[in-house]
Amino acid sequence: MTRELDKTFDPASIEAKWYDHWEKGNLFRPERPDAEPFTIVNPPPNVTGSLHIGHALDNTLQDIVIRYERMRGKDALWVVGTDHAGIATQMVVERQMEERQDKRTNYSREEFVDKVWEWKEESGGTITRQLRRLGCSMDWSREQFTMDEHFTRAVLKVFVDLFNEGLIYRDKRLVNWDPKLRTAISDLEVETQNVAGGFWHFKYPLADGVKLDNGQDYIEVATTRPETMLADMAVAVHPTDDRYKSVVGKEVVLPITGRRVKIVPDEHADPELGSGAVKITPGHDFNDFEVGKRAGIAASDMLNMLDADANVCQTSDGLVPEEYLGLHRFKRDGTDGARELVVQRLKEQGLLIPHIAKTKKGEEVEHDAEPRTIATPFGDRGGVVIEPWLTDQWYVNAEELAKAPIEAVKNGDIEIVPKTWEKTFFNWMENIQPWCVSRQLWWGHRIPAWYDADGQVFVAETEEEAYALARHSRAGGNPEPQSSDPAALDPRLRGDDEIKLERDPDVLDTWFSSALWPFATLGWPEETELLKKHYPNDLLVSGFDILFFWDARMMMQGMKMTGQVPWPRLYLHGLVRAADGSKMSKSKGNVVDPLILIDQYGADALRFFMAAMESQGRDIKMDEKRVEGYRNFATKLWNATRFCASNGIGGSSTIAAPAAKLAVNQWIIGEVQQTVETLDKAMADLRFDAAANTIYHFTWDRFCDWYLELIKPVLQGEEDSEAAAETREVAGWALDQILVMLHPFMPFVTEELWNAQGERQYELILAKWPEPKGSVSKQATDAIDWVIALTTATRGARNELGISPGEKLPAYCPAPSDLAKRVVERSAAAIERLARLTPVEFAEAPAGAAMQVVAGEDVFIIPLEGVIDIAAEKARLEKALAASEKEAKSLEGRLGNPNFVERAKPEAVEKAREDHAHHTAEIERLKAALARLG
RNA sequence: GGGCGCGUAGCUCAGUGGUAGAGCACACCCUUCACACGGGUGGGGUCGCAAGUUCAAUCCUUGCCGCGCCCA
Repeated sequence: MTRELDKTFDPASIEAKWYDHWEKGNLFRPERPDAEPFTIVNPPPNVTGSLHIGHALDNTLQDIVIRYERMRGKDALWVVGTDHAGIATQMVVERQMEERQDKRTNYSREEFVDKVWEWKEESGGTITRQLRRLGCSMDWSREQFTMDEHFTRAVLKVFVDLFNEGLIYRDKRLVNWDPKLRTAISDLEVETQNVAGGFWHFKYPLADGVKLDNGQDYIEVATTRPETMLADMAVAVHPTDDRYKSVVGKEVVLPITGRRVKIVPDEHADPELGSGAVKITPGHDFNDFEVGKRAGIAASDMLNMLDADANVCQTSDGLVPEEYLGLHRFKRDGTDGARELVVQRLKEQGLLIPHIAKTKKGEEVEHDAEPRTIATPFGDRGGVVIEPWLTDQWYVNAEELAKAPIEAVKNGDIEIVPKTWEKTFFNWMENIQPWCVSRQLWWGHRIPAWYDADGQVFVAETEEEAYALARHSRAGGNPEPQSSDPAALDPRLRGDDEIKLERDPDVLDTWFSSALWPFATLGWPEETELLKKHYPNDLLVSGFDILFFWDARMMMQGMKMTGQVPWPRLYLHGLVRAADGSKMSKSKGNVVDPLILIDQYGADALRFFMAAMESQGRDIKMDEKRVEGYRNFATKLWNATRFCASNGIGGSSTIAAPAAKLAVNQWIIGEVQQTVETLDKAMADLRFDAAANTIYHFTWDRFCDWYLELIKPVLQGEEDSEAAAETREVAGWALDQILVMLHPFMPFVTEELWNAQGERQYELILAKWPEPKGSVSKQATDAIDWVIALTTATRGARNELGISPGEKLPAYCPAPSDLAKRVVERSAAAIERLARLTPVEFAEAPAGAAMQVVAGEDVFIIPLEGVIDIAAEKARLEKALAASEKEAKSLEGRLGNPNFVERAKPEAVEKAREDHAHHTAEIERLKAALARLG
């Protein structure tokens, strides 16, 4: 039986109820062992995080797809879980400690990690609870965490395997060092920002009395980072630069340190820039590192003048004066650093070349530095300037791993939607740099590498295996023992001895582990049934901002470890922006909280907004009015259902359309068919906006505005009539189709209404996707289209003439078409109710003032003697006449152009002819109406 | 500097080689027995600018202007 519904839909009162019901009933992943699998893995949010508007978009889109596929009968699996988010989580916990005047280093590593786990257990569920409020139908029974035991095992295996293949290696080179977080980060985690800075010009005295050709006894160099001169190891000039040719190979004596360094030729020096000579600090600049290597300086010999906090430390040659030691690299918190002291000392020694600027008045003013905008690297987490720093780190040979994904995208094994991103993808993948994967953190997957006293490294999944490798190495003298399988090692070499191994203290980049998400969550490296069935996944949905961080790395790791693409399709969506188009950020205070929107408008409305706004390749601007509009839409549907319920229209019992004789019922069946078709097409193309708009317009404009109005006379006629019974059945079925088609977008309200409409065999979440197979005659659809045309025309005419919309008027149709005759005979009640015309006579109208409306080719005269404003009706007809004449003339012009008739597509010509005929007839009708008015 | 995208009604956005649509906003009418979070009707756009291709361009090509993002 149907259930009584309130007049206004209150989302809050039903959302929690249905979510619980679905989850407890295991309806997110019903047993469907024989069904075709469909799999999506959710981008694992940070375990520390809370739901923001971007998550709302990303997860809404995935939920729409997964609910759609589930309703289409597939074994739909949506993998969910959270990411340990190394840096972010450690930062959160450390910040909490700071608030209690505590710090990480007051604890042992184990103690600290335990505390992070405690915190994770305590508040790690925030975001997953919030995803439930959005209505996301993930498989919570298999919720994952990137530091789960089985996941960790997968991470270690990948590391060891890649190491054994030589695709992971340890190297001493410059890394992007975050001095605030005291860890290396990858190049992707560096954000370049333009910062106002300076360009200082120094004199570096030439050694041994050497002079330039112009007699100068110094070389001028310029720098944006004066402090690094404490670790300068060369001065470079362009090999073809005539000014310096004579001094190449000679030396300069560096001020302050007194270090003697060579003048080297290198194309890195740009003769056009400044003096053409550049100071070279290989230990603190990426370009200089390369110049240094070319000049024959080994990485191990490069001078380092900064510690992990970016404070000055003594260089290996011991030449940095005492007064610099311990200073920060530059001014911080109002305290001068090494940069300021270097400039001051050089100035005192007359070695600073001042910058001369002119004021507006033309006066010359001296400055220490030339003002400049400098592209400066910042750490995306810590927010401080990144220091290129020389350390030993672990690297992944990304270039090698990128090959297969590049090929996969090129040959179509992976489709990127929208396609425009492919170019960006290739550009990055084809220029990919070694990926630094070690992080100097405590929270994360500890690198499975052990060192013996000599620093030799043994990489294995367990400490025991590492020891075995070490013993084998010692016994066999094999310099690369780790390339052999530990299990195959000589068992005699196992056992106690004097080897002592130390494990690498570092952890892996979080993205290294999340790259395994599509398969490690399914049990890999075990050959589980789940893995066999659900890998490769079917689709990945992510924001374009993590295309490189995550998506590309899933491709690399997935293809390397499993030999298969992780998914054949990658859908990239944009950002959700603030209403003014700016990026949402906490610091700007323009963040919109999705949970507040859900409180205000309901999760269904927010979800529908996300879908309707998601056109490919564009960011979404927040528009709260629109969310409100979709809340109204939900209420509209609610009330339509209320109407149905109160008219004895309940849930349907068939997937196929019921048999229908009445034109209006056939018509709505036809409309459902078209809607399903359009919707399926949109979903296949991942056009979420088109899909949402299709179901929106069908529901509101077709079903509510026309169908329900058209059937009212039938329902209010004889209750037991065959026509009424058929109509109730078809209406119930059509409403069910709406609920099904809308469910992926608005799961809560549709589920509520589905159940309110009667006892059901299954919940809507598991309902079958529509497959209407009814037969619809053209006669029926023509008839309804004709009624709609007549109604619309009559309403418009009334409105313009100021005639009360409700007033019923008689109408005359002197020369009715067959269609008109049929419809007027059969649907007089509908015409009376909607067009408010009654009676309709097939006869000449009596003489006198009248208004004229047209439906199709049929002309209706509506006498209005005494009521009508003749001038107004004349004006209305004349306006229409002018419009038709203009159209007809333009079409005539086209049809009169032989080029058009001969060269245009035949359909276009035919269409033009039809339109022309239509307008010509319309002109005749309007002229006749005007004549009648006199 | 390289790459990508955007510029369509007041606002937010779809769209197509044949002469433009939605939601909101606006105006007018309607307290009609599902719904005022409603119903009806309507006004409003030289589709950034210029040239080209075409019988035909908002849609294709080129250039320019403006805005945004990514990379160096």
